[in-house]
Amino acid sequence: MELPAVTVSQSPEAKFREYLASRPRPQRFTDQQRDMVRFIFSQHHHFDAEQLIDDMKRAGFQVSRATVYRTLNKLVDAGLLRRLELGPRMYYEHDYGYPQHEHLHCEQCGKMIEFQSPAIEATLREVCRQHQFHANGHTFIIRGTCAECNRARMTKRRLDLV
Amino acid sequence: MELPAVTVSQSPEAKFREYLASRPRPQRFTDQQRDMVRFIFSQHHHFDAEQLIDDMKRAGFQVSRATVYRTLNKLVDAGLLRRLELGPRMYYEHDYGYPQHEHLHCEQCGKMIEFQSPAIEATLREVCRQHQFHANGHTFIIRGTCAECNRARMTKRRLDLV
DNA sequence: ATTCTTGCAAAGCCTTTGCAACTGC
DNA sequence: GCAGTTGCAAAGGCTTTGCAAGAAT
Repeated sequence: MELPAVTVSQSPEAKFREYLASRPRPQRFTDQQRDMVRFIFSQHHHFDAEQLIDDMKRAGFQVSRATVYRTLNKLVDAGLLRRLELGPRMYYEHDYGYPQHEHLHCEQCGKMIEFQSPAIEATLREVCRQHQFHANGHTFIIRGTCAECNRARMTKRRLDLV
Repeated sequence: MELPAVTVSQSPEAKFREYLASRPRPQRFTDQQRDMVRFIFSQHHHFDAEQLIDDMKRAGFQVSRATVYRTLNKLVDAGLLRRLELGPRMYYEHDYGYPQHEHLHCEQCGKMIEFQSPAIEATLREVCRQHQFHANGHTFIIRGTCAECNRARMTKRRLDLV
């Protein structure tokens, strides 16, 4: 369930370097950080820290848990990744080069379905205006069961009756 | 920022007893649970487990952390409380006798502002229909700075310039 | 050279859980 | 009296952090 990408002028890598350079005290761009940025933006996934570590190790990169956590925080801060609070752990998704959207989250299979909604964005602006609230961001997650899992359940229920 | 309550026929306590009695194996209604239900529904707050423990102890009730966590889970299950994922911990709010609503969360002062939006509910239904998704619940939280904190910041900024 | 990053293991934080004593029904 | 609840402390799961060694500018 992937939305069309947004055209951006810089590569994620370049954007991250820019962010690092612009810090009060310039920060360094290391090989491991470069590998992470490239790996993360070479696919479009919702992932958590542990998955990323496993996937990168499987792909032959050497990464340490601590550095992954530290770099993920920087990537969020740099505006490359967006954080999703989902149950006990954090999930991450592309922010840079990807449109604003909301989520349907299937509690059976874990699938994330993305959707865009001008109506929600309009409501958001209106509510903020009414309350003189300055929004930094928002989360809209609908929890439930996706079409596939629903079908599976139906089938199972039918079988149970036999 | 409190919305008008919804009229309900049972007290939260009665509703909880009913839930406990209707379990596959009936569960018991203890003094500590009764104190918790009464305490929680005697005020309208967004609270977390730790706050509840502190507040109840201060009010002279004897409660243990483990039991509070266990009872909060039951109350959510019973439909009395709704859970809000906000950063690293869980927050709770009234569900029973309280209308469906969304939240503005001030990151400066922690205040929760509640609002209702028919537009959002309509969008939710429409999106679910399109994706044949069966919704169990949703979370819509707008993060940012509330009017008060905004004013405070403005003032501070003005002072900084002097 | 200096300052930042890394990696390990340890600590932190919130929540759950094993178990023995206890209690509601 | 049986089955469920309590309370303690310990364990669990995820994330952060102190520190010494290493690397970037």
